[in-house]
Amino acid sequence: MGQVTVTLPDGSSRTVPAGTPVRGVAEGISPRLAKAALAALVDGRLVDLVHPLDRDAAVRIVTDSSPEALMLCRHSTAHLLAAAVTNLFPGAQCGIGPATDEGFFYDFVVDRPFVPEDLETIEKKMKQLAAEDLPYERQMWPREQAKAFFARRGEPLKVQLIDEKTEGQRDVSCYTIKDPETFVDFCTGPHVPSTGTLKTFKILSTSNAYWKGDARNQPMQRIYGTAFPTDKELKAYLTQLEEAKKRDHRKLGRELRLFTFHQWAPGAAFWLEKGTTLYHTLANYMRGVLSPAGYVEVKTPLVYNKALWERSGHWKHYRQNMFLIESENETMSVKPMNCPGHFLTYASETRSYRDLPIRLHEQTPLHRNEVSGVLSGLTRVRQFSQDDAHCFVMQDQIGDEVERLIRLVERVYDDFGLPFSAKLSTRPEEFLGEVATWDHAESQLRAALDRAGMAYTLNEGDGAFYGPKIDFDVTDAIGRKWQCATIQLDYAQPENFDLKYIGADNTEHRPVVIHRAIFGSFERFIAILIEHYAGAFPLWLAPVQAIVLPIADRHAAYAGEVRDRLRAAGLRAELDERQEKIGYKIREAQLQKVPYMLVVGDREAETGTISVRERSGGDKGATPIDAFIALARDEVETKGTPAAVARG
RNA sequence: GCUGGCGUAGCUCAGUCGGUAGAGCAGCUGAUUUGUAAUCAGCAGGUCGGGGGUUCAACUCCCUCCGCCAGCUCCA
Repeated sequence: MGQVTVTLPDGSSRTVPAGTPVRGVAEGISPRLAKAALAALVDGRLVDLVHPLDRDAAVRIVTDSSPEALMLCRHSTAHLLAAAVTNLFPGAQCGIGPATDEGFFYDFVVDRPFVPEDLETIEKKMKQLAAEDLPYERQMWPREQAKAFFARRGEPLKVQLIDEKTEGQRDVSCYTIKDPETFVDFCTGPHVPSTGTLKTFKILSTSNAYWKGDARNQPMQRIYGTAFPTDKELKAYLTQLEEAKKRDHRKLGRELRLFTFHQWAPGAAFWLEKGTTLYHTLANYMRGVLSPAGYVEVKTPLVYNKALWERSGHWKHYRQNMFLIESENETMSVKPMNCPGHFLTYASETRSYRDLPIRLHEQTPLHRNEVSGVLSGLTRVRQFSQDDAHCFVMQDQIGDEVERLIRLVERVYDDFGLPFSAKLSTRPEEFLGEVATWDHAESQLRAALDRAGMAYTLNEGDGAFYGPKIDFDVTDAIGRKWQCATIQLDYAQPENFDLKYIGADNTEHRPVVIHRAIFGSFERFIAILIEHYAGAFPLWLAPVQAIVLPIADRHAAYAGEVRDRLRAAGLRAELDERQEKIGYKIREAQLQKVPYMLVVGDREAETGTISVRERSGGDKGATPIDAFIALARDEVETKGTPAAVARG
């Protein structure tokens, strides 16, 4: 046996006998590292600690603090879950059990669905197996022998997986926990060395799934859980789940009286007074952003003859999501999108190259007949409005227009204190048009991103079939990502609708359409904002910006005067003149998350002041009314500091 | 659409073995005139999601439809 040289991350190297397991390298460095070691990266490939080093390689030991630890421990915990389930439910068949972004799951075929008590029992069993510190061991089994073993075990799904995934291989990789009797799974690994390192996991929920995610296949029961390398991370995650629950826009929407739903209008919100105020504030904000950017607002019909949808292709590709209306032997549809209406608008007169870009903005409602099972609060609805616009440009204007758009997106998200990231999606396998056109368009998008100084990730092949696109994800106050803005190039629809402009050469040319939205939909964006701010909207968005709270009846006249002056100054002010103690009124205003509570009593009435109480800062003392108005207007104007407000 | 869970007053929730429903908050009325997160008392409020069935009797058991929640799936 010869020697092999391993190179460590610090650049140093050492020599070990060929065939030494990577654990040996860790032991050679320090006993502490050997103890903390979970797996290793050998030439960039994640392997078990028992992996033998048979040639020179770069080696990095993976521990708790390595980025690879997360997926490693989740996957190993999924095995632990399966071990517990097969142990507790004899006859349970195992499906697949991958690690996910949030944790892990494992699918099982069982006689009856799991109930919450089952999950407790299962988690207890997992803790027990972890406490026993049983070794994970990789075994290479001859393929036929492995299939026979799983068949005997009553695991036909595993047999099927081996068949599909290891065709032509002699041996297949299986992992045992302790021994094949305790638990064995067909799996390429790697895994942590033993169950003892898996202490920080939590079983979360159960749900239905299908074998291979196909509803025609066998129904299975899925168990979700999560796991982290350290307890601190697990606790932080569970706290975040709690926090998300507290911020749930459905709960806050009711408590803050923003909107409601009724079973007779599934998937469509009833916007209450306060919600409507918020909605209009956003709509007008967007108008204020788009108008100076060269957009014009239009209103196009909500209902169109089927012929339009046949022309646009929606009839063929989107019909099952459209609400249909029969009228005088004609089939009509409520619009699910604005695009076709904008194309007809564009084509309503002859356009000159001098007019381009033409930017049509519209906020009218859209309806999409989403299947009932996917509806959810304001984030997945059947009726909504987009901050939609279509930019009609010449080929060589694409880069400029997209750059302007990127800057617009940036400006809008900054106003809400929402960090964001961009991704560029390029030509998919099936696409319309010429490769050269696509390449040209993609390079213009890249150049625009670069000119705007916008970092982005690349989603190769993820573009729409009619053109490449840039999508933007915002990250809310508790770290969740939401896709909102989109910029999509479209070469197909201008053809379908025979859109033209007259060029400088006095001949007809085809414009390019850019579909774009920044909020996405108002409904969804409001849901995101509610959760982002936890209902405590910054002043410029708050449905009620200030509430005047008189101490006693005798202050009612002065309090009314204060409210009227605030309203005259353009502030959304209310008056609480109920016969209640001041503490009661304050409590209510706090719960309604009103930014400013203005207490007025004898002292204030005499001096023409108000006592300002901030939602998050408490009593600020007596202030002249005009001074407060100036302050509040300034805060509205500058949009406050959303980050600070979100903490309040 | 599929699987599972859920649906009781405006809201949050009790309601045992089948004997036609309760609380707190909100609301209304009255008293109280209040100084920075809940004053007191009284009153009213329900086809127990809709429909059908079993039963002497159904919030309770069965069927069915609707809605909501979680997940799957879908997402031009």
